[in-house]
Amino acid sequence: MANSGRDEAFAKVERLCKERNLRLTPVRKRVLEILLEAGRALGAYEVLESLRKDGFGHQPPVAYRALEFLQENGFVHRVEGMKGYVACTSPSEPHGPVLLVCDSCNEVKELRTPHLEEIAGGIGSHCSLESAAETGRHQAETEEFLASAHAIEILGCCKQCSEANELSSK
Amino acid sequence: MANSGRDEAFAKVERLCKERNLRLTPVRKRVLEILLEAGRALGAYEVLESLRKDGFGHQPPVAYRALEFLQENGFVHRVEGMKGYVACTSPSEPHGPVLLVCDSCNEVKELRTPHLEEIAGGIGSHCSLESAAETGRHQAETEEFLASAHAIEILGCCKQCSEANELSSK
DNA sequence: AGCGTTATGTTATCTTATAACAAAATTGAG
DNA sequence: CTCAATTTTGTTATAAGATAACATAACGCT
Repeated sequence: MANSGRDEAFAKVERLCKERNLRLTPVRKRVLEILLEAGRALGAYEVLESLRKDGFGHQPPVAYRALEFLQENGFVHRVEGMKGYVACTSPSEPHGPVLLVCDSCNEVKELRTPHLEEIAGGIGSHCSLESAAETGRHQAETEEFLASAHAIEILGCCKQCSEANELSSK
Repeated sequence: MANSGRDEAFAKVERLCKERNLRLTPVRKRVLEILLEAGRALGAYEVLESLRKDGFGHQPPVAYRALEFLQENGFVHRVEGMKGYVACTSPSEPHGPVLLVCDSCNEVKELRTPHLEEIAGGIGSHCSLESAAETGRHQAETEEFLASAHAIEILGCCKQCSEANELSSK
């Protein structure tokens, strides 16, 4: 397939917006397209620059507002470590992402729920953490924390870059 | 205890620096103290303001450089979601943190390794992820990613705030 | 058609972070 | 100890990211 699921993701967002009575306006739609087309994390000002070329407003709030809408609804994730924004590859419910960020090529890959559970165990939407007794002086206490969201970013090296590095250092 | 382990954490950092031949210079030392005293995440410019009062340079790079040093060595963590910096409560090796960030009082609590493993399963310093076969169209692929660091932030509500909210809404 | 609400456009400003270079302090070799 | 190399600090200037506030336009309902 030529576009790695872009069209599917886009169509799904359109469908979800209809279902939920969310207004996927032209700017919002275009911002999502821009991120899906890029296939990587973009800065807000990069998005803005594309918007400008398409004849939309070219002031920061235009981009930030659309990004905020898309984020709130789980269609886009913020990549904190890159100060960027990336389209969600499997939009459904609003959700905290688990992102694999490649140091070397900057590609961002989102892990989906099945992965999440496999890797992160109980970090779900709603976890109440209780620590086992610990040995340290100040550690014998119980953490109780009602989680509502999360941002998990794992930095490292993607397969392609690992292979490229092996070749070049051989 | 009056200071929640501040002094211990500070002493430990001093010891670790000696062991590793790291130069814990006056600015760096003071920045660590400032964060330990605050007991919460501070912005770089808040740190800078404190430095200024202590007679250190009052230009952003002074704070940013000290923070960078402390971060690189695992003594301070960045809280992405708050654009802030928090002292590590159990400094040892450089490590990616697992932070519980309270929406309501902004307190940040760091989970330590035993917790981490309990909660996050295999998210360690070096994990090679292999996905089980998945059902979705584009999912039947193997993720291979050599992780070198991570940033995990869990947003929610801490025990104190939960209790306070219950009381006030009763 | 008209009213209330939601979204967009625009100006201005704020906050966060870094580049670049000079001066001072520290380290290690001789 | 002294000097050169390195590292750290101080400073100026500016880049990059984000938001407040308000006017205008579009939408969606009755």
